[in-house]
Amino acid sequence: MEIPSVVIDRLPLYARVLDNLEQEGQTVVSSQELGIRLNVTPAQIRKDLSYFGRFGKQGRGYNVSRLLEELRRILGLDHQWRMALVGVGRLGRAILGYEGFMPQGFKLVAAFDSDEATIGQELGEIRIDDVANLETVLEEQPVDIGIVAVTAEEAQSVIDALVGCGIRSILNYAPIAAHVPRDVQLRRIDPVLALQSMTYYLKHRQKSPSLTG
Amino acid sequence: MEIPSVVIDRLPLYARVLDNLEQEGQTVVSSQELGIRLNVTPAQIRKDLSYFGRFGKQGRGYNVSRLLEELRRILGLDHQWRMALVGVGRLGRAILGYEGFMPQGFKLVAAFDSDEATIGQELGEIRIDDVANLETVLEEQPVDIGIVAVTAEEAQSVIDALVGCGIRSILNYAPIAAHVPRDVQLRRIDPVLALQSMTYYLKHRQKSPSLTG
DNA sequence: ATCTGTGAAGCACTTCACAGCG
DNA sequence: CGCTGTGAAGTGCTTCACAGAT
Repeated sequence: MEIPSVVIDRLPLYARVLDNLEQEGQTVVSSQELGIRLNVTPAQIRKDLSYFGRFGKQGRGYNVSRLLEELRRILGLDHQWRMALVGVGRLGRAILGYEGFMPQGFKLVAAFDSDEATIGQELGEIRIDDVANLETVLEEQPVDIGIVAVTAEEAQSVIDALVGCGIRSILNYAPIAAHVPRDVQLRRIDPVLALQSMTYYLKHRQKSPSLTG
Repeated sequence: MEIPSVVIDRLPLYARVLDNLEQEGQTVVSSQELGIRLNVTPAQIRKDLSYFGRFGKQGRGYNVSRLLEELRRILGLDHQWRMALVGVGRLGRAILGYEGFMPQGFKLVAAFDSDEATIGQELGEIRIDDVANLETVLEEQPVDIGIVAVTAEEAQSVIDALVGCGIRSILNYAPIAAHVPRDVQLRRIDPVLALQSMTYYLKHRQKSPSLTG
């Protein structure tokens, strides 16, 4: 069965709240309570989870630790994933520097830049390589996920290079609509688009769609 | 007529490509060509634009400058919008430091932090205020948009304070599902969720299983 | 000949509502 | 009872397909 991608996108959200609940010492939770915490309807949570199995107990709810573990397994968060950063300028350093960014299970194993002065610098335990050597370096040291933090102009060719290396998941911070093959996951982080669509509602005073932040 | 929020979300994307086209000197564009550049179907582009008027010429396409101007007007990008940043730690500085972030028409006019050492520092032409004074400062100097770059723990109370000041658009970088009234726009920038959902596809569509973990 | 604008059809996601179990 | 799991109904977005304009 093909699971809707919107469902997959919500699973990390559920996992995060379950993590919070576990740390608060709560052992059982209902879809209603999860829904309140996440601004999601209880029916949607139950439906989403039902794609993967029957994790709840009727009359009681879900065991927090059990459900969290299941979600981590489903999402592959019980693996270690290797990432490469391309573009170690201001933006790239900011992404890494923000300590909350690198979650459990994700590890940076390579970094690339095109700037002479940047190449050769150390980034934690990693040496910054010339982006021209991207293919050869990633052949030796394969990665699962590429993070693109170069300029809009360079982004598409960097993404092409990553795809050429067999990478099938890319997180793109460059403000372009990049092209990738169907089997490659591409997510865009683009705060400017968010700002520019919010102004519509500021101008038009329209009722907002129900959103969760 | 109530315009679907997914449509509003795509308009800045269209505007960006039209901006590129204008700079390339192209004067006319078809929905087909826009669609190719954006990975969107031509029908969707035409449908989206039809919510707002009839901007094209049959047999020719759209005038690039004209359509760009219309979209800017619709989105309110012909206004000047004032923003406040709450949280001037690593993340907050990174957001501002990345020069591509602050687009035309958006201006930072206030910044807040809770850290003694940070309060009083200059940020461009702005003095960083104590977040405890948020209400009073924003009463004197009202803003349209709030940018939240504080920790997960502080985020909800900061968002409540912003909402209390009458702010109706918030860009939230903290990894929480915040609660706001229906008439407040809240957008979340959460790269970790993006990473954690991509791993699902890595795990489930991978040809050879990952050896790590 | 080409490309827009748009009702209608199609598709996908969400919500309902209730059987069933603890 | 309370709460899950789930077919069915409902809703909303996307795509089709073609009349109409240049």
